[in-house]
Amino acid sequence: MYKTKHFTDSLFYQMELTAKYCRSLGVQVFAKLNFPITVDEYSAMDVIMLHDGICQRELAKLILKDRANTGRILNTLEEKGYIERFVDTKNKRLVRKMIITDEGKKIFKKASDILKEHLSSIPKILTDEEKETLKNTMKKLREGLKQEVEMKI
Amino acid sequence: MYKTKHFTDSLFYQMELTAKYCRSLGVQVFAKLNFPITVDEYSAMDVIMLHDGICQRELAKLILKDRANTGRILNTLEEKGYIERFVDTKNKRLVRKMIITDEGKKIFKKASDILKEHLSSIPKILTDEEKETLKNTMKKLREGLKQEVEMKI
DNA sequence: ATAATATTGTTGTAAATGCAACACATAAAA
DNA sequence: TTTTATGTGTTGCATTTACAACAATATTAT
Repeated sequence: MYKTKHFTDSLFYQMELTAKYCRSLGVQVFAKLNFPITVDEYSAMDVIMLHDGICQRELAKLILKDRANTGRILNTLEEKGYIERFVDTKNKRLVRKMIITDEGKKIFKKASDILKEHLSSIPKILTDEEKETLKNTMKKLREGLKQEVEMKI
Repeated sequence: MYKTKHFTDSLFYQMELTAKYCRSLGVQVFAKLNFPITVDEYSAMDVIMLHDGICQRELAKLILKDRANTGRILNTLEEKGYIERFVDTKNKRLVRKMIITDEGKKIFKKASDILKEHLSSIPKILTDEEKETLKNTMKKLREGLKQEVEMKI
């Protein structure tokens, strides 16, 4: 039929397949362990803690979700009492910033511990070296793709 | 704050970020070039051509979308006249199989040519060796994760 | 000063996705 | 034979997501 390389052999397509396994694993582990937060909420909290005084749009750019989506995730985190939002200024512009509440820190810590314990029970698939190489190459790919892809965030 | 490694540094999370760039690139290229099909429809056609006489559920397992989703993608491809579906048996069970129509092959070929030309204009981000290593490591990871993740397809 | 532009966040809406429930047919077990 | 389990596909629904439009404010240009 087609002598040329198939699209499904491409790096981009295989990246999508692999990411689906990773995402499914995350969702299933969070559900199985009865976490009070979703993977996305956990990731958002992780990024917020890593970047003190971050505003919503900066957070959106880091988690690669659009502003609407990011705002909604923060709404649920706020409703659950795990973050508090307040208005501040960045470059003389009004922005909404957020902090993790004590309750949020408690939940996050607990989730992290359970997660670590559970993940350690999963047999090692890649060597440390393979993992490092993989992460570095993906980072390089992301840096390059930033020039080509408009992310609209 | 947290001395331990952050979740956002993890392989799984970074895979998700990277896949988002890849997916956005694909969607944007398909839209920009005014293709009559989406990335998902194109991928599905590619897989169908690679696996002659494949049934819907087998296709679903390969593209990692659930049966409902896969059926809907095939509905739109059928409406557009790019595939034809027929009932057959597999292990004495009724299944729906599909073939690409002549019109479908024409569109696919045209899309492939335009795609190839367009992608060649994107500067090379990774070396061939990096790409091969990346694909191989991701494949190894997927094989390992298959044991851990229930995909419900 | 007024108008045009840009940044940040929210709301609305359509599309994509995942999952459970269902229908239907076959295989296996009682 | 009747019952139970399994495999395949569809429908319905709730969630997630992307994208456009909007509001509010600040910056820049005219």
